[in-house]
Amino acid sequence: MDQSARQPLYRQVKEFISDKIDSGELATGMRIPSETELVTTLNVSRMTVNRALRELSDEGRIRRVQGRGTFVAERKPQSPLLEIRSIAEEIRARGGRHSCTVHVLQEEKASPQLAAAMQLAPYSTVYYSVIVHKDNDVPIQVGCRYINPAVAPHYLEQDFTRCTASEYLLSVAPVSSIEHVVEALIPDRWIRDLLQVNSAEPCLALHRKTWVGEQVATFSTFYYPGSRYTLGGRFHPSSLTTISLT
Amino acid sequence: MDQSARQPLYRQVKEFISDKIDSGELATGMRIPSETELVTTLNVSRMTVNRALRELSDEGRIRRVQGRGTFVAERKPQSPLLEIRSIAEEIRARGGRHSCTVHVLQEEKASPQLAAAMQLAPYSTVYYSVIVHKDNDVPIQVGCRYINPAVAPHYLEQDFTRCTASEYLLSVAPVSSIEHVVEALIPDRWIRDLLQVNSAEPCLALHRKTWVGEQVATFSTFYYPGSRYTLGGRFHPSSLTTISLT
DNA sequence: TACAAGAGATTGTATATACAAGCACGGGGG
DNA sequence: CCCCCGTGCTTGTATATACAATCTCTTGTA
Repeated sequence: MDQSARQPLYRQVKEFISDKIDSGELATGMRIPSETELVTTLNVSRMTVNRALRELSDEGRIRRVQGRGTFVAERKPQSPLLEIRSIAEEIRARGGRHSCTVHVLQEEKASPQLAAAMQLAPYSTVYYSVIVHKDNDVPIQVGCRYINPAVAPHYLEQDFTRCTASEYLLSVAPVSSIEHVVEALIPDRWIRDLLQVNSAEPCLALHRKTWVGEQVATFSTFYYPGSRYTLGGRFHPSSLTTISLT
Repeated sequence: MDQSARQPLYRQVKEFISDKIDSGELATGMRIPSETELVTTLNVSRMTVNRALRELSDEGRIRRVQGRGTFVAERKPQSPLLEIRSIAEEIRARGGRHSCTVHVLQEEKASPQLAAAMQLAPYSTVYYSVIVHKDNDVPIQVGCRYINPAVAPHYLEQDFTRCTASEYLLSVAPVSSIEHVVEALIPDRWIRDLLQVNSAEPCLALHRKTWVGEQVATFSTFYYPGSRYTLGGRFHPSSLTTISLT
């Protein structure tokens, strides 16, 4: 590595690894040389290699496992299109009077489609709950959540009157990865009734899937009344490094 | 700082600063004690403080200026709900045959609403273009973009046959911040014709506003046919530190 | 007054070192 | 055969140190 270059060393190391992944020399799942090996081949200190690998890991290019090594991440570096936080938090931030009600809390057999999405055997048992959020008595969000019993065996026994379902899930198991998909649609009749929208009013549906390790922990869909709610936010320059414009 | 705690030291330092910002003790724009000061008060090494501050900076909570100091970031730590990359990139990643056509490229007077959104005087001159993306001849996205002439005075003279409008804008001015809002709606007739959807089919509309400094540079809306396209992606654990579940 | 040079403070990067924590594997004892 | 434990490798964290780069402010000089 060239100490006198314009680029900092840790960045050069990042590019060195990144290029090898892009070129296919390091294929998906393959093991990347250990930090100590990189230290000798690249002739930089371990802390520099460590920082480079840590940032690549943060960016999702590689996966690091303490005690085993560093590997090229399974998924190709696909663009994360959406990053979504708690809708309840957002509402509170806007100063609304927020309430939330649990309408269903039960056990169910997973349909083949749902089972496939959750990587379970068809007709496996899953937990199911429907939660409605309101802002000043105006429905804002209807959430339908399926939970893998293996991850949260005592989910149904919890008291969610204070709407701490997600905090509970977080406390039970650390989420390792998450998927968000947004679509526009006309929801089913009973969802429309809960949202108080008519059948001509398009709604946003946000599907969220969470993983704990390699296991799908939850599969949820959140519906938003198109006439009353949108999803969005403004970003800081630091976030922009990963954004390219269309 | 408690060396024997469950949390790593750099995380404790992050929380220490973060809490002070949340509580208001460190108000927006205020100067945060320098690294060396924090070293003595918290009794940790400078590298630890450095890592904590660097990560807080990456997360947009603080702003660091070499030679001057560290300051609480201007915008409050509002949740970025959405992070969206190039749709064209996404299509290419899926291996589709991608084409894009510019349908309109002209100068226009901004309506009062648009002018307000772009922080311009009513009926100011803006540049306007409509771009349609297709995947194997199936319309995927219709983009309507308004450009502030002060930012890109030669926008209309560019050759966008290869669909490098966004690259051009990026080359002209560095985007300092960006806003994304997603909603579900039934688009106008001419948009529906371009997207080849009927009037009963809900579509996704993604509104994007970009800033260059304190100036609004572009205001765009992208439409997606609900029946053929969704927005989404899967995330890595590192992103999850800023995500709370609903 | 205007401008240049320099000192001091602050953040950015790089290194060497050390220990902790987690995983894999093999050897020994039951 | 199975289980426990130790050994070695790997990543995670923490420290002390050093120098570079950048900004501010003061001081000196024309």
